Amino acid sequence: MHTIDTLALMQTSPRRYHHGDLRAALLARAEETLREKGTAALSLRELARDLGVSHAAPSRHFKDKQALLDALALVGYERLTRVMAESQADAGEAFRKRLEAMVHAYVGFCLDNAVLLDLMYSIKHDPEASEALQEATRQWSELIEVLVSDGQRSGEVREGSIERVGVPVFATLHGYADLAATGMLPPEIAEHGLDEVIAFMLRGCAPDGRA
Amino acid sequence: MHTIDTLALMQTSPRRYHHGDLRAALLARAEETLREKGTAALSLRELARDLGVSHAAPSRHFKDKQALLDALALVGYERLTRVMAESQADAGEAFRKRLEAMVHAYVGFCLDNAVLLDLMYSIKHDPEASEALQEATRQWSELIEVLVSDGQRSGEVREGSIERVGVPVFATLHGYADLAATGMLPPEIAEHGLDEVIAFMLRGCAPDGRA
DNA sequence: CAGCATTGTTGGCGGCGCCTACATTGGCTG
DNA sequence: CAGCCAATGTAGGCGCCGCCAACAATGCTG
Repeated sequence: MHTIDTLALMQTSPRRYHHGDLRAALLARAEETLREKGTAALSLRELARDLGVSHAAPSRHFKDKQALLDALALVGYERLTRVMAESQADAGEAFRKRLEAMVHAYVGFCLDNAVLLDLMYSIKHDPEASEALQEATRQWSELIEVLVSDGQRSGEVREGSIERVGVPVFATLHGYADLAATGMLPPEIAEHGLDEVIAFMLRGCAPDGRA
Repeated sequence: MHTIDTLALMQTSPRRYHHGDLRAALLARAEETLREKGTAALSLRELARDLGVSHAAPSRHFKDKQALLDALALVGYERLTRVMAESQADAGEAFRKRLEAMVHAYVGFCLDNAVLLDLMYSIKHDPEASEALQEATRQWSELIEVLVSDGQRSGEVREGSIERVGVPVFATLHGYADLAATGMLPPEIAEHGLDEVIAFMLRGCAPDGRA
């Protein structure tokens, strides 16, 4: 992953024929634009102008606009997976704590990356999605599966297949994050309501007689 | 709402200078295109060609493309509210039955109108959304509030404010519908998993000691 | 250092959204 | 019922866009 260094280099060296790392620069600038003005307003030509290259230069790195959006979605999945994995790393053992950590990580990511998330979700179910993208989504869904099945092993979560137990949990998590990210839930309620949502999920997946 | 009659008329009368009901025809055709090729592929000029009018004719009815999308979203909200209201009309009294009916109605709508739903959600939180649109979303969220507070009155749902009880329920509902609609949940799992999700929600909002 | 794949440039094509000026229509009013 | 006017549709043009093909600079590799 190329980062600050690359960007600084780009800006200080005014005009080489070859840019250095145009691909990374395109992705970085595209994400900025996405945040500022939304997906619809993203234009390859404008991107090229911003970076001081010709209007056809981006095509050397992304065969068309969709390819750039796919690459952005992939970045998003990698970032999301990292954030969620980190949340589990230092959350202890208790299912409740781990669930809390994951919910906060996921909701936080969705709030910080709302537009990117749109991209990620609108692309993933395409059957011809790239291999890397499929792998990224797999790694990520696996984190939830591990959380749930660990909870089952320790008796904190009711028995049942992942489809039966994990799906409702993830649906709740995803639904809440989406409501918050799209602004359907006013921000002040969204922040305050997280604990209640976690309690709701815990009741929903607790073993019988242990509500 | 103008419907089949209008459309038939449009097709049989080949070329009047005035179309008759271009606005309704635009909305109808736009929704078709949306279903077939997605939001990004919707073009006012193509729409006009399809309907046999000049490329600038649509501007008489929608000041710009966004206005047409807004109108489509409004149609979507009206349709969703109707479907959900109908589900409550003949669902009996029991909270469980009413919740089941509403979940099926909502998920069914999302599966049938996935693209429209995208529009609806991407527009609603715009602070300058039209009055009609705001009213439409209000009517619809009210249906959920009524369901929950009725359940509280009859003792089937735990006490607490709508934010505390209704939001988790709605988040689960919405999340599941979204996962199913975007294809993240394979269709066969999506169909089969509904009952489990409903049970999850019932556990989540049951009064204490009544899981 | 010669050759070649990579990367960037220039120019052009058709389509788009939106604007302005103009044409036709049908309903309202005197 | 005549004439006028607002509503509706048309014609053309502007500047953007994505994509393509032909050409130019670069730097890696034998």
